[in-house]
Amino acid sequence: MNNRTVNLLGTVGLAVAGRIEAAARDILSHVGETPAAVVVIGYGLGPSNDELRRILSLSHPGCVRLVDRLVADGLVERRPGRDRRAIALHLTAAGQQLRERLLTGRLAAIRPLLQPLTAAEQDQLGGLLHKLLAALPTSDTDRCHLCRLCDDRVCSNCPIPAEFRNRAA
Amino acid sequence: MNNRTVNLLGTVGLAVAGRIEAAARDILSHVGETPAAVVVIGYGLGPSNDELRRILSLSHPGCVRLVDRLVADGLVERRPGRDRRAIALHLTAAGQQLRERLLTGRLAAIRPLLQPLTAAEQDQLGGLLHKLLAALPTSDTDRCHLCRLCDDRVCSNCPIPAEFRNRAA
DNA sequence: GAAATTACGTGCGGAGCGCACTTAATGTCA
DNA sequence: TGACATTAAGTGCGCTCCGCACGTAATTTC
Repeated sequence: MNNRTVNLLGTVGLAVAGRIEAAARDILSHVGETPAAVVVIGYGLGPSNDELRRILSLSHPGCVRLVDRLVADGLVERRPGRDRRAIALHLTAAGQQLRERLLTGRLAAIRPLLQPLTAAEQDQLGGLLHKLLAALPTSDTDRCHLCRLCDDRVCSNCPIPAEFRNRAA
Repeated sequence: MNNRTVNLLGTVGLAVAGRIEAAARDILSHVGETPAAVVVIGYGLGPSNDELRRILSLSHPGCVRLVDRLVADGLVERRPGRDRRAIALHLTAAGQQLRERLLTGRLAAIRPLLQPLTAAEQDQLGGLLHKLLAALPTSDTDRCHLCRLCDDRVCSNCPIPAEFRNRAA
């Protein structure tokens, strides 16, 4: 394997992640897994705290505090869950609006990176990335983790079919 | 532009950055810009605190504390700089060993992602990433920031020629 | 019906970082 | 030459995000 290609992928990955984080900070003024939580809760399946923390790969207390912040911001509400222990997390109207802005902001932050490529090259890159991703995760939770910031509406033929999100359809 | 490709790039970027961070955490038990600081200082040019903070895109106090941590760990030493205000940062022997492990660990963390692609496809991807990166940053500091974790020994024909690192040669 | 499990939440502390500020050295200019 | 601005390092303080240890309530198991 060519280490140079490995290194280039690392550099691009760092650039992409940096732009995603900067975009989220501008919109939400929270970082870490907070924007991902908004996106995941926004699928509308009413995840419990525990389901959410597994997708975000956080500790349980960390996830509770994250939800506390979102509730304090008026973006999320805790509703009764499937039994009297569990809760069901749902976005408020403000949360759904913010989710829209997060998703479009993320795409807008990444898009300029592709600008130097021709349309054909972009398609080529898309094909390679698709193949790369399709071979990746194993469990449903892993897949959800990987796609925790994805805009699934623009991702036709998603290489990472996740049951959690499929249930939303 | 195809939003699907944009989204795929975002997903891969997140996966790559996550693996890089996990690898650094395993090796250094520090996160944030700390591993990048080790790599940058390791070019051996004796950067000042201020030069380092610009490359890492940190506040000045944040950078001072970061260096404090590295000094406390015995990885970095503060030497007299170009005048009696400035300092010159250098790695200790332990710091250089750790830098080696960081660089190889980063490549090892990213490499498996390319495994599903054939050799030809990997070359193709490398070419596209090269073109993408070549069009990117403007200032020398921006370039250094982008390449702050790069292993420049494996990056022949680097698309981001940075004066700072070139001075090391 | 007692014990294990599941699920949410809290007390506490640590890592990493920024803002406002201080101190020391150097440059600038009347 | 001397006053003032600039550059550079460091400190006090507080913030955000997160994990560990723990407590509590509901549910399952046997």
